[in-house]
Amino acid sequence: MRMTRQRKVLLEIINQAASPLSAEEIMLQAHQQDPSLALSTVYRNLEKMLELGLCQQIRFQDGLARFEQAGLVHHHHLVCTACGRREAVPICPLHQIQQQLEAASGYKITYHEINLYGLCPDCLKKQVSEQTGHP
Amino acid sequence: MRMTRQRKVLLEIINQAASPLSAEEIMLQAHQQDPSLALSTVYRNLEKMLELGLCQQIRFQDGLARFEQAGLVHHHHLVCTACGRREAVPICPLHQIQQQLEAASGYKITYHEINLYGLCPDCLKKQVSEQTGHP
DNA sequence: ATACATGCAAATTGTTTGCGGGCAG
DNA sequence: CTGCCCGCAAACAATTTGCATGTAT
Repeated sequence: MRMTRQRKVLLEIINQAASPLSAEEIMLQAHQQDPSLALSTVYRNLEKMLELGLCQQIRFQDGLARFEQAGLVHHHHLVCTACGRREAVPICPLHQIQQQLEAASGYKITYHEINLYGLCPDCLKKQVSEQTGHP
Repeated sequence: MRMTRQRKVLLEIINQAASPLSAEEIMLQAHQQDPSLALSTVYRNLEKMLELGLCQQIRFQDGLARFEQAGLVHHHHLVCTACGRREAVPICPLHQIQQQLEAASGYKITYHEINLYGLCPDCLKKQVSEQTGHP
């Protein structure tokens, strides 16, 4: 892969990110370093980076494509349904039962994703204080 | 919810379906009974049915919104990456560890989804025979 | 009768593509 | 130099919305 200015910026953003980013979020961050970078460049490079295994694509319930660094420890995602905060969960309960699943279904399973949705600690606190009236 | 002709058709399609259907797939099926039914009607009613808890929305890696009957036994999905076949898996390894996850993350988890991807028995067979040359 | 649903067409949103010029190797 | 890459604009695809009309209650 040819190392263009734009690609360096994109790779850095993805590798620094604490959670998966959408194409638009990536472009906005990139604009701080290179305001002329086009959204189509973001998409084209994300596609290439997916092919090369440099990043991974995820979709939560909103259907937006989000991208994160590849090569991290196997993990899943926790999404706050109130504020949208997303974070990684390093726990996976599937490995232990994957063989059972394959045996039961006849499939050869190559990949899986687990998304958990709920309220993050902050939004949970807010919700409680709204109900009680004690902030 | 007012029981219109179109809604009866839509509900029946969703309740009969063996796997989650996209809006377009639902419309195509519906056209066999009511060729004038509009795609926007499908979307508007799916939205309403989601609010009322009459159906659930799912997204696999292609990002398309798919819909399935609500009120089924808790389950997850297995998707063949070759032919697109989708089926339900009645096994869930999360219930046992959900409390651990909540304790570790501080989230209140309200919902989760697990999608498994791989080759279905048929496509697995085809792939093997292609390699060996023995059909 | 009235409020809510529908069909149609147009608008939005996220993503992809075609093209002429630009830059990394 | 040369082929891949970029920015821009236009094309697409999925979904949403506005509006005039139709229909379940």
